Amino acid sequence: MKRAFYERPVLEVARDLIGCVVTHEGCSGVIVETEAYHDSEPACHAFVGLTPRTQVLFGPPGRAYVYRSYGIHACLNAVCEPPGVGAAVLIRALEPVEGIELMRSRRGVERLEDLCSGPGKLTQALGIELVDNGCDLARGPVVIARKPRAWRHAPVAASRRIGITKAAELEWRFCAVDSRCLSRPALSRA
DNA sequence: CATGGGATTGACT
DNA sequence: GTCAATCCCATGC
Repeated sequence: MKRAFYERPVLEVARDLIGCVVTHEGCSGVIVETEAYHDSEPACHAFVGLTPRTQVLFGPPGRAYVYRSYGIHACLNAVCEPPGVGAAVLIRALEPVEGIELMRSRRGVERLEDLCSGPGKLTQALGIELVDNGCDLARGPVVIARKPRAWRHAPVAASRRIGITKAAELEWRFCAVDSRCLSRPALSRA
């Protein structure tokens, strides 16, 4: 997808990414859950300003921001908004499409719904690591492409973001409501 | 240079 | 429901 897609308000991009396809080295899946982060709110890594870690977040849109979570997992984000604004969309869950056997062996589980139903799970299933930080999502190695027709009008619900303590009241999480591959149900109670 | 805190997951009570 | 694993990096001395 072109840079202009990402050079927009991060909430719009987060909603529009539902249904798009992530591919890495032969494994792919449809995005069914996202969260938006923006440097104006304290849950965003870019809230602290420009540092070596947040450099990619403040750079050109359409790049991957990959960070290590809890020392164990890698999490994949798409950088949004114009350069100078620190904003990104966290990819939280996929419905597996290609490379499913490789995903099973990487994950060590069988069920389709367990392969990519969480931000740490999907990076493990697709083999995405910290070396992919900063890569161009239009060129790879991690690529995000347009929605298949079947996903053009999939219903999307907004709810509160998961696993954060700051700015927890914002409903900046977006889910494909009919998907069975979400990290948690589409409607978290509030 | 030492410290502390996670945008998580899986195992266990 | 609780909890530990494990590492990057921001912060403070």
